[in-house]
Amino acid sequence: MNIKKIMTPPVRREDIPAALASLGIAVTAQRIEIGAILLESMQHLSAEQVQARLEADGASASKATVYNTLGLFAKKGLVRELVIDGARVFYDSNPYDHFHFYNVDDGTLFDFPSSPVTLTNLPTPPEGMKLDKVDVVVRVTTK
Amino acid sequence: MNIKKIMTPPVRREDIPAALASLGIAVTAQRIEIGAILLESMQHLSAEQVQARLEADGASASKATVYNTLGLFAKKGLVRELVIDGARVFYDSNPYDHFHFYNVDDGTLFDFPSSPVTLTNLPTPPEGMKLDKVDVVVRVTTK
DNA sequence: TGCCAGTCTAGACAGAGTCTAAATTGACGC
DNA sequence: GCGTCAATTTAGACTCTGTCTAGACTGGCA
Repeated sequence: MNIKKIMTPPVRREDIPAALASLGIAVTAQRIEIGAILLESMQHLSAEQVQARLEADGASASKATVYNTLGLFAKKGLVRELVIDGARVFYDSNPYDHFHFYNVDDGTLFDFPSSPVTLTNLPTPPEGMKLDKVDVVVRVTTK
Repeated sequence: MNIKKIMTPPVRREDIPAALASLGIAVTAQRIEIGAILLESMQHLSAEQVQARLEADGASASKATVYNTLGLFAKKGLVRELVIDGARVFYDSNPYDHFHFYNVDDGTLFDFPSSPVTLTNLPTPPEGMKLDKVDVVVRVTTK
C-alpha cells in the first residue's frame, strides 16, 4: 500500500486499516467501521446517515466520535466536506475532482457526469492567501 | 420604476418601497428597513448581522420576521442565498452573476474580481430537472 | 365602523454540531 | 504480566441557527 495512494471506492474492509495508516490516521475500531462505510462506494453521506449505518451494521459510536472522525478524515484528505444546503454537511468519498448537482426540491445530491467541465480565467487568490479547493454546485429543481 | 428592473446597490432608502413593489413584495415598515440595509451596498449579510444592523439603526424586528423577510426577498430575487460554511446562510445583495472567495480561516467572504470566469462543458441537468443556479465557491486559506 | 387577510411578534421548539470531564484503550517499558 | 501515559471514546449538557405556533396587530375596503 503506497503512501498517498488514492483509495478508490470500493475499498475492501480488510484494506481500511492500511488506508487509514497511510494517511497518518491512528487506527481504531470506530475509525475502521466509519471508514468501511464511507469507502464502500463513492457516495455522499451526512453524519447522521453514517451513524444510522453504524447501527444497522451492528456497530456503534457516539455522536462526538462520528463528528470527530469525519472531521479528521476530511482534514487528512480521505473524504471531502460538502456544504450544500445549510442544514447539514455531507462527506464525499469520491476522491477525484468533480462537481455536483443538488436537487433543491428533494434534497438529493449527485455527481456531474464525467463530462470535461472546465473553469477558465479563475482569478488567483488575493495576496497572502492560497487556494484550498474549488466547489461548483449546480442547483436544479424538479420540472 | 420598471417591473423587473435590476436594483443595483446602492439603492436610496426612498426608492426601497418601489423596489419591493416592483417584485410583488407587499410593502411593510419592517421590509423597508431590512431592504434598506441590504441594498445600501453590495454585500453579504447573515440573518444575525441584519438584525444587529436593525438595532443599530434604532429599528427592530422579531427574529421570525427577519428570517421570513430574508427568505421572501430571496424567493422574489431581490437577494441571493449563499450557503458557504454550514454555520449560517448569507444573503447577497449583488444582483449580477458572480462567484465567491471564502477564507476558511477567518470566515470572510468576498466576490471574485470582475475577471471573465467561464464554466465550459457544463452538463445539462438530468431529465426532468431544470437549472436553478450555479454556485462557484473558491475556498482559500491564509498563507 | 367592522371585517378580513396578511403580517408581525414572543417564545417555545427542533436539529446539527461542539464541548467537557470522565472512562476506556492500547502501546510501551519494565 | 503489570503499571503508566497519551490518545481516543463516551454520555450528555450545551450552543447556535433556523422553524413553528398561536395570538396580536395592521391596513385596505365595503
